[in-house]
Amino acid sequence: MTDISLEEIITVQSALADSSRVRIIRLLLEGELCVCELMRVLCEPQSKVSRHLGILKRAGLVRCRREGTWMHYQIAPTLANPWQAALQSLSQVWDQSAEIQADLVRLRNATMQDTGESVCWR
Amino acid sequence: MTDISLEEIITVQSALADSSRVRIIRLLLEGELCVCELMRVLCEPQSKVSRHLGILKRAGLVRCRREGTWMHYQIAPTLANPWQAALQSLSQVWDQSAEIQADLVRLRNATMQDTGESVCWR
DNA sequence: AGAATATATGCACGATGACAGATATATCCC
DNA sequence: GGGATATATCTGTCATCGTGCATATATTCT
Repeated sequence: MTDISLEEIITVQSALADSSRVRIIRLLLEGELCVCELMRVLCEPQSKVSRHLGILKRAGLVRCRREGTWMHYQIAPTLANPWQAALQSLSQVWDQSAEIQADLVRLRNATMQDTGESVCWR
Repeated sequence: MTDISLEEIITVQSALADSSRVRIIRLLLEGELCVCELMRVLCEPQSKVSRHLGILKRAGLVRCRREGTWMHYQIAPTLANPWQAALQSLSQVWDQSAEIQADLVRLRNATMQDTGESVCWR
């Protein structure tokens, strides 16, 4: 019953205390994405996206899978149930923000039928 | 529908990215408490408790009420519904930690019938 | 007014965190 | 092997954060 340390909890919650990382997690709740897709939707430079993904991974929130040169990220399927539920609850809050909604729109446009340069690029 | 800024969200989630503040929030989920009660249950010095309460207050998570020299804190009743739900979900995670459970035990001992020095003191 | 209690805040310092830009690593294709 | 693409990491810099200690503020009581 008492199997998680407060320190681990804070590691996860610190990972959720940054806007780039919240945006990433929210997008990954829609499904698996690779780094370059995240870059395009977030309109953020590669090193920034990759670094934040590393933090999320070390916190145990996401896992990655290599496919050729692409690295695909998803919400960790092994994530404990209470955390999954907490992410769902938090996403109810996040979805009330215009920035998050804009990301979701860009994501849908980008995945609809890859219209080339339909999403911003940096 | 899109009425919260991502910045506000991060302010709240940053407030939840510290162990002292998570412990405080968890205790306040049990009901209103004053600073000296928190000090005793957390076994933390006054300035530390007070400073963290200030951060939680500025984030909008708690509100306070003066009663004589005592300052009583509680989870902000005006807190938006999605946040209330998120706190409930998160507390499901928190409660799996031994540190949080120990706090809850000290809280119940302290409020049972004020047995004087039953809780630690620093 | 003065003493005692409860709480908040200013200051200094060490630790951590986010960032841009450059560079390193990994994979694929020729 | 070499070139191209995708991703990760290193480096230095600047800002923010958590903390202890001292001090300030607020309230009550005498």
